[in-house]
Amino acid sequence: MLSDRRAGILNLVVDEYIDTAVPVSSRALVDRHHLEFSTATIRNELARLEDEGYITHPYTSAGRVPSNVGYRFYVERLMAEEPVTLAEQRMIEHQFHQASPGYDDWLRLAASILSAAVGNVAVVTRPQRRLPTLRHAQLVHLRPGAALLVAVLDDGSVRQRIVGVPEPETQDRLNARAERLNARCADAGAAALRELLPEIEDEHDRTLVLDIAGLVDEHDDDTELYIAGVRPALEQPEFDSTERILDAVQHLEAYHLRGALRATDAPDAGARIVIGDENPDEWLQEWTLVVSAFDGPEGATGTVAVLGPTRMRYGRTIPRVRYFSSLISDLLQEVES
Amino acid sequence: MLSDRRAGILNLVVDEYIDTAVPVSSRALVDRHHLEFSTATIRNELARLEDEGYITHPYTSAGRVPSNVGYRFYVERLMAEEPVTLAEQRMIEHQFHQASPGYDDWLRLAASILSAAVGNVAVVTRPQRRLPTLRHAQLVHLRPGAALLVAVLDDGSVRQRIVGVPEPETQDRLNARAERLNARCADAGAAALRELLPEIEDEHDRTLVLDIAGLVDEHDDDTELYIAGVRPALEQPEFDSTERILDAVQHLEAYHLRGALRATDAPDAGARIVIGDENPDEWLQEWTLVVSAFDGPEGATGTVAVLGPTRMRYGRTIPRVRYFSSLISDLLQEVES
DNA sequence: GTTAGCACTCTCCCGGCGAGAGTGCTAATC
DNA sequence: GATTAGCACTCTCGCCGGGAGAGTGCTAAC
Repeated sequence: MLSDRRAGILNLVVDEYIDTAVPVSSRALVDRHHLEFSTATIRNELARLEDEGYITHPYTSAGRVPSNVGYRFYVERLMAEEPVTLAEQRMIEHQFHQASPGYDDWLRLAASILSAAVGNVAVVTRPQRRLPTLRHAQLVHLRPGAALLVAVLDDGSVRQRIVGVPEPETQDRLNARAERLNARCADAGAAALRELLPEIEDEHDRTLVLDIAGLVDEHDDDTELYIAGVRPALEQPEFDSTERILDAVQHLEAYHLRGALRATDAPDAGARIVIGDENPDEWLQEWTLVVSAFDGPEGATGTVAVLGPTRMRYGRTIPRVRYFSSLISDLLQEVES
Repeated sequence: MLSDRRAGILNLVVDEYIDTAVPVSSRALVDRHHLEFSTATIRNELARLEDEGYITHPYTSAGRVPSNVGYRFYVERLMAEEPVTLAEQRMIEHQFHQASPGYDDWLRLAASILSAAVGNVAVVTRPQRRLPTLRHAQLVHLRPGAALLVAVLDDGSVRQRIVGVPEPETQDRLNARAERLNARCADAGAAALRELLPEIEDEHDRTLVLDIAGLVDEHDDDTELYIAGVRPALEQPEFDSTERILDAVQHLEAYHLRGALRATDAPDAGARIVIGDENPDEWLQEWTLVVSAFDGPEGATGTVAVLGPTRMRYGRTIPRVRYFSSLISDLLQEVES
């Protein structure tokens, strides 16, 4: 069990280490926080904290570094949150209202402002429904024999694919065909669309429905991602060797991040924090992920996340991720009404 | 004037340096290529090549390194091209035909295969017309008062935007409105659309036309980019310090690459090579860009490019960029017909 | 329970030094 | 006149040693 005093010391250790990135010594604690105990006493307590698994030693006689367990405890019990001040909120909102108002631009902007606010990588996903349904399909004539199939899904996303059509279709006939399909397929998910197939006599309609189902599905593992702040994250002292940087660069690509976010289900209010080896992904073992979900139109949900080394300013990052999550929800609400 | 012998030596120096990344010495040249002259003679020639500006010295007694002028001469006169063998072609085409056939997937795949073939960053842009025109607009009901405006352009790209519509519009009425707009606006570019404005009486139609014009325009500076191979490029010995890597990472983002590609007009057949300080962009001073254009549908054009340190395997890279450029043209042709 | 004191450990930085790789020049050779 | 051998000179790079400094852990005293 962690005595109050030891908890307090742990708090100081974590704060200090987050701040300086240097293993923290008993001396530093006593001096910088005017503790009423001697370094020897602190050393004893540090030794016990180490026994209990909250901190470690990089080598025999260096200062202490928080372990993942230590960070976890810190985040749950100790950390002082640094709330988003009103001034900061105003500044952020100002930036949004100055930019061109547009769904995608806003999300991109959100990633960039958030990353600047926390000094780490920020990721925002375009909101989407878990199982989207078709809202509207359209065929656009490209050239004899080929048309562009455009599917608008109920979460507001749009996907397209080039499809073959019977030779002499004109735009008018394509429109008619699309209307026929819409009457049948509107509001259907990918599964429902596939079940529809046997009922359709017209062979071309059948292939088209299959194509539409494909678009509705495909959407799922191709979420758009807005990433910002790779550089500031990689400038932190944990990335001192070129290999570390290269590994990080390689993994901070859309593909990997999508996987990491998918593996975490973000809570709607508040934020989920995944520290180091709590993370399933191999490459994230030394990273912390702070995720929160936000609401898009039509019950679709997106996620905001911050990604950084386990030594991260939790007290600053977490409130800001929460704030952005609700800010984006609000903004998207505005667009709709 | 460059004597034949000196040109030959320059060729060897560049080959050797590209291969080893180590400043090349007179000894290395004589030994590795069984030259019939002594190192002293070679040293004399190297000194003259240096006087003429083709090579330099990192410091007093190190081997020689090609200058930008040297690379330029090498590319234009000396370099032995390493053609894409039939076996290689077959392998590449195989990879394409195995993948799911789709415009975007193919471009993504092309970037990734090309980058693997040349060991540097590969960039492929989605083809677009310089001045695209509207092919078809569609309004999709989202909720009372809001609809999604979807514009299909003549280069096959699709853009959307959420727009306000008069309160009680149903999908049927939206369709009618869209038809009305299509009748008027089809095949018009952004400028033509704006000229149309005064003729339109209905106020909502007018805002919509303005929105459409916005979509047609916006498209221009937001080209989709497929980037691959950042890691292999950054593994090369020129990126030994962390700052160099960070600088490179920062610049190898879509935004900067778009700028770099825009600044270069790629020739339709063949490839343009921009070496080091021939490049207008500050950050590209130590990079070489090999670009080629390819044809998309409807007279749209895209670009394939390879980006790497000036010490790049030109003889290998250039033919491959050319090959991919024509390969992609062919593939996109196939999709259409 | 707290603390002073001390031995011990480990890192980090600096300077020096020698080996090695190359060049540039000069004088001899073909 | 071109080529070459020879040699002095320069600069880098890796290695080693050693000392300063920062911390700890332990013991014994308060």
